[in-house]
Amino acid sequence: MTIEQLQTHIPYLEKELLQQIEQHGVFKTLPPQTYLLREGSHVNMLPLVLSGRVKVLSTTEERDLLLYYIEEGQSCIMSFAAAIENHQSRVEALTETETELLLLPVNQLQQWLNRYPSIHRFMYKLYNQRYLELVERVNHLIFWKMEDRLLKYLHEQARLLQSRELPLTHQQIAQDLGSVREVISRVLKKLEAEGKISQRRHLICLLEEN
Amino acid sequence: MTIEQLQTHIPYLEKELLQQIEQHGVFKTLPPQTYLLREGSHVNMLPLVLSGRVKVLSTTEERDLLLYYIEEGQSCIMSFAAAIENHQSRVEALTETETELLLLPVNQLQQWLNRYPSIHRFMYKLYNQRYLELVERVNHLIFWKMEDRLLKYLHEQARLLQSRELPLTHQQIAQDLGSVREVISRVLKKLEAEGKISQRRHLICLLEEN
DNA sequence: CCATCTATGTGACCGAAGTCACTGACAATG
DNA sequence: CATTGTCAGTGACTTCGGTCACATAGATGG
Repeated sequence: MTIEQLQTHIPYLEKELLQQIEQHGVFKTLPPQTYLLREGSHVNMLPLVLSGRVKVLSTTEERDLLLYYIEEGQSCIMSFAAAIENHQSRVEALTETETELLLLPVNQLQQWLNRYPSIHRFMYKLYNQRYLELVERVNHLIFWKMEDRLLKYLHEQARLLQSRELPLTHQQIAQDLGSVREVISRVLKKLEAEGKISQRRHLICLLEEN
Repeated sequence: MTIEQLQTHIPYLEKELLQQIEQHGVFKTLPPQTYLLREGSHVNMLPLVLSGRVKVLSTTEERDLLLYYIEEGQSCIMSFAAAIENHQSRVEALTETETELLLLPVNQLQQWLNRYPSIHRFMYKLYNQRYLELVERVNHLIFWKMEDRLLKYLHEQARLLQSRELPLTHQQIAQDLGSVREVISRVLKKLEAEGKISQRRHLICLLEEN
């Protein structure tokens, strides 16, 4: 079950590595809103998401900051970095949906890194994706207005949820965008007036493509 | 000459790899303000900075965006990504000072990646550093005022230049921070009034530690 | 059904930063 | 030295987004 899922998402993993993973990996299913990593904790398992979604936040002095979502077939670069550089976690990670995970023991991982090049391919790809996502975000923070950032956010949520009906509160959105509730309410009203969304308590519906 | 410098900065590289690098790497010295990579160009050499400094920009629709400086003993993650994923460059890179470079042929690099684990250690470390830098930047964009972002920028420049005297124009600073000249002028005046800096044409002096 | 809690709506206000228009200072060059 | 171009200073204005205060609506649970 688990290994087949993995192979689908990351087809280039060596057969032997897959066996190793099957042998040493720990399969786990977590309910929504469960922390799998807290700030400051030691990382001894690298998570690999088989199904579901994990949200990763950076906890700064100011406020929490959304970093990325770990989707099916992905892992967590911040956990990986903490693992191989052997420092504590700078981030927290929690499930957003029920999530099936494969947890890879870090000491095993260290050995695999020397034997199976495909892991590097996997991690580089992921690092690069995450980096480019952040670059885009910086770009939008500098050049875009809240209305556009919000719209983009909603469409991204729609992609993640595979639905145009988004069960979000204004407060949550504000946190993810680094803004405040009143502003999000105001801008959502504007989008509603423009016919781009409709909303009711706990739910926002996207009315337009893209 | 070149290899000794390299060993100083990255002591954990395998002896054999160093020999390979010496054999296949191309040593090059570039004057300031020279492009070593343009957007859209194909990457067939991975640059390694031995001395000097290279500025890397993302060229978006809106405006250019400062990504990072490649310093002594560092390489370029965006070039690396383009090389191993075999796509064109999404960024441009140009020297800020006279710069000594070691250019590693990408086809050789591919082989080295399978033989010498130390390269991975090097690249992961760099990727992680760049990622954390961007996270910090997002944080500051969201939570900090221009005055504080500007001060931080000036101190970073002081570190890079090894001097409190920064030969910068307001226009350059504005570009790096994603703002406009007038705003930077205004805020610099304020900092000057507060006794934190002094300035004259083409030069800003930091008057305080940190 | 009433009390409470959470989510949302909204108006008034404020401050930060971007825009525009113009001025003046300085440097370089013929 | 006169012209030109770059750099910096500045006031007036606008806009966006954050803050505050308060209202209302819907859900929830005893």
